Amino acid sequence: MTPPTDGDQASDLSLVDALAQLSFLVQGALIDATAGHDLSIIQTRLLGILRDREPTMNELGGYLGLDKSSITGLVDRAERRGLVRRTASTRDRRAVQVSITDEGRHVGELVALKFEQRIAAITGRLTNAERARLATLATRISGSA
Amino acid sequence: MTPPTDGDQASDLSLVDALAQLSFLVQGALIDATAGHDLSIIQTRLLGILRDREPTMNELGGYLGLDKSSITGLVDRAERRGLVRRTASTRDRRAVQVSITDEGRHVGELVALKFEQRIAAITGRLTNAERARLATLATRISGSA
DNA sequence: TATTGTTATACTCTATAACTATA
DNA sequence: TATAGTTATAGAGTATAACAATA
Repeated sequence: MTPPTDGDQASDLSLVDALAQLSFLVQGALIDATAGHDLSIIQTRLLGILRDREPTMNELGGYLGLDKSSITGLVDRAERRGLVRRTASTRDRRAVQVSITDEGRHVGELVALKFEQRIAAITGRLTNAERARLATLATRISGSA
Repeated sequence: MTPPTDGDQASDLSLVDALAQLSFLVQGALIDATAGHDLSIIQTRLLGILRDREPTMNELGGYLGLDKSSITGLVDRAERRGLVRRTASTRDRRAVQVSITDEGRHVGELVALKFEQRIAAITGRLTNAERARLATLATRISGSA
C-alpha cells in the first residue's frame, strides 16, 4: 500500500493508494448527492436497482449482497418514505415483490443528476481524452466490457 | 448517469457509471481485506491516519470528517480492542491525544497487505502500462500530484 | 465566553437466530 | 423438509443537544 511499483511516474501514488483515494472521493460524491435528499448510499442503490426491475425480497438480497433480514428493514424504511412499495407475488404466496413509486423514481433521478455534477467537478482537471481513457480503464476493470 | 458522452468508446460505460462501479469494487476489496480481521473501513482508516500521526480527538474529526461525538465512540471501540490508546495532552488539559498501539500497527499492516492483493486481483486484466496510466489518472483526480 | 471532549439519545444499517406461512 | 419473509435482538456507526472541564 506504499512502495511505488513498475510503471509509475515519479510523483504518482501507487496504484493501490490512488485507487483507494479515488474510491473515497467517488463515494464522498455519492454521499453528497444523496444527503441533500436525506438518502443513504444503500437506499440510493435500492432505487437504482428498482429503476428497471421488480424483484422479490429474496432477489433484492442477491443484488445487494445483504441478508434477508437486512432487506426487510431497508424496504421498511424506504416504504415508510413512500419511495418503494410491496406487492404480493401472484406465483408464490410466500413471496413479496418490490417496486419503485413515482416519488422514488423522481428522487432517484435527482440524486443521479447531482452525482453526475459532482463527478464532473471531480474530474474537472482532466482533458476530454483523459476522461475517455479513464472510463475505458474503469469499465475494463469492472468487467462490463 | 446513463447517456454516453463525448470521447467514449462504443462499449464503454459512461465515465460516471464506470467510476461508480469502480468505487464499489475498490470499497468491496477494502471490506474483504478488513473483514477477516473484524475491522470496519472506518476503523481501518483510523489506523491508517495514526500510522504516522498522534492527533487530538478534535484533529481526528477533521481528518475523518466526523462529528466529535462520533470520534468518541470510534476511539472507544478501537481502544477496547487494544488498537489505539488515549493519552492526556501536555499542552492543553482539555485535549486528548490518540496514538496507535503495536497491535494496531500490526493489524493495519496485515489489512494493507491483503488489500494490495485484492487490488492486484481486480486489476489483473490490465497490462502494466494500463495500470500505470490508471495510477496517473487517479492520482491527478485525487489532487495529490 | 469559547473550545475540548464525553454522555444521552435516536436513527440507519447490518447480522444471527427463532418464528410463521407457504411450498 | 425447505424456502420466503418477518421479528427480536444486538452491535457498529453517525448525528444533535446538553454538559463538564479548561482555556
